[in-house]
Parts: sequence; structure tokens; C-alpha cells
Amino acid sequence: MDNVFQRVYEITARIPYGRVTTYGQIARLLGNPRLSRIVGCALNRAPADLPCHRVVNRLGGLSDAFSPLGKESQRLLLEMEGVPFRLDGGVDLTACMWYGEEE
DNA sequence: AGTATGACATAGC
DNA sequence: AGCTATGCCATAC
Repeated sequence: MDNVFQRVYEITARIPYGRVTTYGQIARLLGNPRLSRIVGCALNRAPADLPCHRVVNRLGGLSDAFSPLGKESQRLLLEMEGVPFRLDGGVDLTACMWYGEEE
């Protein structure tokens, strides 16, 4: 499918282990920086096998409606992958921000 | 076919 | 410095 959703899934699936990215960044990779909301909507309907826990907002904070598990689970998942967290509970984007294809 | 909504982002107050 | 309001594009109803 050429749907934007599918595109989002592809990009999200390409996020390296122990790395995170933002909705805006993904949207930028899609070609339209304004698609940030679409990215969120896509992840909302994303399949369970999608590592959506590696996607955070530009503040590095997790979404309020990440999944039924809650953002706390997401935080644990990221910590488990070696992603450093800040004191405010946000991800240290300065160290783990994924800027696109760098595999 | 039109309206409403959204896991964001940016600007203004 | 923190909160409110608006923009923006695609999907769902």
C-alpha cells in the first residue's frame, strides 16, 4: 500500500535498536513535516509487532495514550534497550535521537 | 462528499 | 516560563 500509514510503519520499523525518533522527524522522512499528527494516528492503529515505543514527541516525552499498557511500559522498554532517560522522565534525544536512515 | 478527530508542532499571550 | 490557541494533512464516520 502506498498509504501514509504503511510508510510510517516502514520507517518506524527501521528505527535502530536503542534509538528513538520523533513524530515530526518521521513526518519529515515522509516528505511532509506537517504529517506529524498523521504519524501519531498511524501509530495509534499500528500493529502490535511495530516498535512504536521508539517513537516519542519532540519533547522526548511519551504519549499519554501510548497503548493499553501505558507510557510507563514504554519507558521500561526504552530503558531496557539502553535508552538514557532524563530526570523529567523524558528520553535524552540529544543522545538517542534517530535522524533517519543511518543503519 | 462533508464534517470531525488526532500518540504533534509552532507561535503567541 | 508555562499555558492557550491555531495550523496542517490524512483517516474515519
